[in-house]
Amino acid sequence: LRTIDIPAHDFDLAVTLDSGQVFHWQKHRDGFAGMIGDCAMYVEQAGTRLRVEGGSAPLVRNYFALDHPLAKICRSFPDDAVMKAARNFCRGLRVIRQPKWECLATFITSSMKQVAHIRQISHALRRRYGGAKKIGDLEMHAFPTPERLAATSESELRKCALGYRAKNLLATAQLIASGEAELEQWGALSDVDLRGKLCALPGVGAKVANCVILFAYERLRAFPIDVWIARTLTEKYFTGKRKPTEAKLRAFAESYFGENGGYAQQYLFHHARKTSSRGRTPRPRKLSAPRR
DNA sequence: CTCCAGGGATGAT
DNA sequence: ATCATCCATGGA
Repeated sequence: LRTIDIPAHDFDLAVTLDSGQVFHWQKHRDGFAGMIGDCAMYVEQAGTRLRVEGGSAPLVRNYFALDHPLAKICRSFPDDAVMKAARNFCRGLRVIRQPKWECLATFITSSMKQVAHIRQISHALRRRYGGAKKIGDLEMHAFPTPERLAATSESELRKCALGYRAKNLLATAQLIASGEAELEQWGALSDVDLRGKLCALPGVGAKVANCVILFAYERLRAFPIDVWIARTLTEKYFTGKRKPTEAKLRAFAESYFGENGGYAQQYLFHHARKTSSRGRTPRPRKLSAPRR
C-alpha cells in the first residue's frame, strides 16, 4: 500500500478531527482512519508532515483545507483576551471542507446530542447503509447516499438510535433524492438565499444551516450558535448584563467576529468544550460515599 | 439516580 | 418577536 507524504504547516490533525466538525474519523495506529467522500484512507501526522495511505495529495490538501492562510485568519480574530486564550489553545485547528450531503445529514442527526453520540449515529448509518471500502486490513463505509436513505423508512432509521431525528433525516434525504433540493447548485446562492434554502429542509434550523454553510459551503463568516457557544458568549461578552436573547447573540456575533467568524466560533467552541468541567471525563472519585 | 447534549417545529402570548 | 413544550437516547 503506497504511502504519500504531504507538507502540512500550521496544522494539527488530532485537534482538527476532535473539534466537533466531523464525526467519523477513528483513531488507528498512530493516526486516524476515515473517508474523504468515497475514498478510504489512513492519515498520520509527524511534525509538519502528513503520511497518507489510500488517498491522493490534492484530495487530502483540499479536505483538510491546508491552503487556508491560518496565521492570517487567526490575526483577523478580535483582539481580546477570550479569543487570545482560544487561539492559543487551538493551534493548528482548521475548518475543513466536507461533502455537502454528508455534512448536512450528520448535523440533522446532531440536535440535542453529545459529540460522542453523533459519532455513534454516524457510524451506525455508515455500517448499515454505506458502501464498504477496504484499506489494508481495515474495512470502512462511505456515508450513505441520499437515494439509499430515501429508500429506507423511519422505523428502519430509528434502529440507528436516531430517535425523533429519523423523520427529519428521511424527509430531507427524499427531497434531495427526488431532485427537489439541489445542494450542489445552491453553492451559487448568496448567504441569505442559501440559508433560506437550507432552513426549508426538515430538521434544519438556523444552527444546523450555519454549520453546513461553514463546514461544507466554505463560507467562513457563518457563525453557528449552539448551547456551548451561547453559554460562552453570554459568560464572556455579556458579563453583568441580563441574559441576552437569541437575536441579541446573533447580532453580536455577526458584527463582532467579522469575516472569519466561523473560524473564531470553532476555536471558542473547542476551547470551551475541552476546558469546561462538562466537556472532559471527570477524574474518578477516590473517596466515594458508601452506597446504600 | 439526575442532568444535559453542536436544536427544531409548533402553538400560545 | 419572545416563550413553552415536546421530541428520543445515551454519556457523564
